[in-house]
Amino acid sequence: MSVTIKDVAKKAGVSPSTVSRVLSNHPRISAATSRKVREIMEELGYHPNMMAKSLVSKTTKSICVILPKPAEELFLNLFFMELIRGIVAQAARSGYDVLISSGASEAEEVEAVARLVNGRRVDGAVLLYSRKDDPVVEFLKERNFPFVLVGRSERHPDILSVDTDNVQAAYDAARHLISLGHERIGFVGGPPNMVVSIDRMHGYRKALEEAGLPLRSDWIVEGEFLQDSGYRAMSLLMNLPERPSGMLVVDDFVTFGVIRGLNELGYRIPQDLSIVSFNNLALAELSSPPISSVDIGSYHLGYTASQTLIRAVETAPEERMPVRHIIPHRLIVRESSLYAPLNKA
Amino acid sequence: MSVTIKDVAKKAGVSPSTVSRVLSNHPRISAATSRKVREIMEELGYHPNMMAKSLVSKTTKSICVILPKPAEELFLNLFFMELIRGIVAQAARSGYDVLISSGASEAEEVEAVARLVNGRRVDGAVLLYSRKDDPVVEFLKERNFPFVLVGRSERHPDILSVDTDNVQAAYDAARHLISLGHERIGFVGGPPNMVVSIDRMHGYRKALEEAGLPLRSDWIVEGEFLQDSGYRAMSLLMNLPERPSGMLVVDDFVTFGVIRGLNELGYRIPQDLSIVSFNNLALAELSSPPISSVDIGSYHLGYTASQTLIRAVETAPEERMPVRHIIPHRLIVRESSLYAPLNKA
DNA sequence: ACGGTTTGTGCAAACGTTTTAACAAACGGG
DNA sequence: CCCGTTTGTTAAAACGTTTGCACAAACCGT
Repeated sequence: MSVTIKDVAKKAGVSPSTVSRVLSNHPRISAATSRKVREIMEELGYHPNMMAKSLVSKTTKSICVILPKPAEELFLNLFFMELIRGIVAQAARSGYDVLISSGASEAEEVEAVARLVNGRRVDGAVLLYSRKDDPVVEFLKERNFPFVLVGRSERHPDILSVDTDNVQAAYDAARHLISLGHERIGFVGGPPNMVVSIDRMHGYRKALEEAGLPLRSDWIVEGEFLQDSGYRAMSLLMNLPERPSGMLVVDDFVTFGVIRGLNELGYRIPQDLSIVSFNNLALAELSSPPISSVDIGSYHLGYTASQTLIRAVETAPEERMPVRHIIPHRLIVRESSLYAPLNKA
Repeated sequence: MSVTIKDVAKKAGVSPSTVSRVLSNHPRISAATSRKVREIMEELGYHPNMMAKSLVSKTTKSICVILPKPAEELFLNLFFMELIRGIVAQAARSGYDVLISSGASEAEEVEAVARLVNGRRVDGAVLLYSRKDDPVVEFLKERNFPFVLVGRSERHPDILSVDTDNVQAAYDAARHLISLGHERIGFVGGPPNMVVSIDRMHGYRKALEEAGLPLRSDWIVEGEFLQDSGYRAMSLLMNLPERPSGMLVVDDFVTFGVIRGLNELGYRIPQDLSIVSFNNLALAELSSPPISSVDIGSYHLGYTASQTLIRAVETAPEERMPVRHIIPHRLIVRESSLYAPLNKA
């Protein structure tokens, strides 16, 4: 059917082993044979069969990225796409292919990963964000299969991971509002079982406590990484007798909901409410008004994750060291955040 | 190292062949042996090695999706993510894995595909959109490797493809503006070498000609699938002595640029300019004002592409028939399009 | 009771590589 | 000129499956 190493060997008058060695640049191959064999390979249009290769080398030169269960909802897409672009770009550069895996339910998710891992279809995995006790983390860790987590695991600190310092990011965002004179600052958070939500909440609290500002529980709303979440949060918040003058919102998509809600209620941004958001998706810049947002370098995050993973895959298991990479973030100030109005309280 | 079919066979006191047959539900295996073998598999934690399987079956149970060269630019992400979600979901359902491939340059792109195809790493490919004479299409077609194109190939109509009827979609969008009374309608298009741009342009022309409206070349701007493209288009258009009252814009992202441009110039939407856009990304709804946009069912597009491809992969080459699936679109009217102002010209 | 069919299982080859061990030839130093 | 290296090549086993062929046992109709 298709041309194999044997065909090449026969035509070149050498053994298959020799051809294989030519392919892998074995030092003890004479220049003459090498040239000859390469010529024949070209002529016959030979291409190595990866499956055969994998079988003997026990290595697939591919990694998988595992999307969290409801990829349809969380972080809505744009964010993941950036991340994946980074992963794919880096992997390609190291000669790795990238497989995408996701499941409809949490059970399916583990099952899908199990298929890939047990079937030795991939050499490593990139796990995108995780819940508090993520079953996929448990699964991979137990099998000690190489993987890197984009995000942070509360239960397992001794893990390869690439993350944003979300506590600091939220702290910085809050400081920004504080430095603009805001004293009544609220927070629209994400799902309370996701580590990223938890961390951002901490940063928010820390900044407010440190500045001696009131932490009012009715100004803190938890929700999803969905537009609607922001919309609903506004209905609640803006009907309170005492309203915040500034707001941290856990994600740009959610912020869109916030803005929509405010518009409907007749409030203006940033005059009535200053907003700082996270992730700095393309949306943030395109919004009207453009949203101040903490850029967490999604592409970079993905790129580093891929790099870290592949490095791990290629070192002997006993020499692998758990590393935690922190990708720097930076606040991009746009029009959604402005000085606090003078009349306090 | 890890448990193989032989280990299971030995422990169960049968031959490897028998175990293999149990695995594939061969009809001539006694219920007793089957039960026994399965028990042992469970006990030993056996999982088939996909590489070995692939080697003999010459089938990998995976497909790849090929992103167009500058995925960073074209259609900006959201659109592709939806498509990919559809592809992955359907593939998973059929037991296939999905590999993502993309290259930095056009050459790299072909090379990346060649690696996957020649290395027999995937059984088929989904190609996302294509340029007028796409080298990847040529490559795959020549090798007659199973693939489906999301989009349309001008040069090769006899190909598996899944597409929107973009001519009709643009026609519908234009008709919408016309029915609102607009008589001066412009068009912000995409790259002129992409089939999708070409088709939408045709639909636009067709509707205007049919209605006897003027087709003014200074109201037609070609560009990229980028926000900036829309922004620049506005600078040009709105400074003309005669301005359109309605506008078709090839993509929601581009529309964001249009809106930004208009805002800066002090024009209002839809009062000064009605806009209808394409793709109906999450952005369209979130924009202010919300954008009227033609929904082309990206997820559905991906889902169908995957399904079509896998069906093709699983039928004998001689029985494969070129099919062209058209996914229905529909115009979602929002606030960006309104009745034309009464004072004409 | 006998031949023919059906049912259940095993043997061994095949898939396309890599790699270890062995070996022949060429080389080089005394 | 002989012996120990170095250099270039090969034969064969291994990786973990599937599958065609062969074969024994059980079954069935006459």
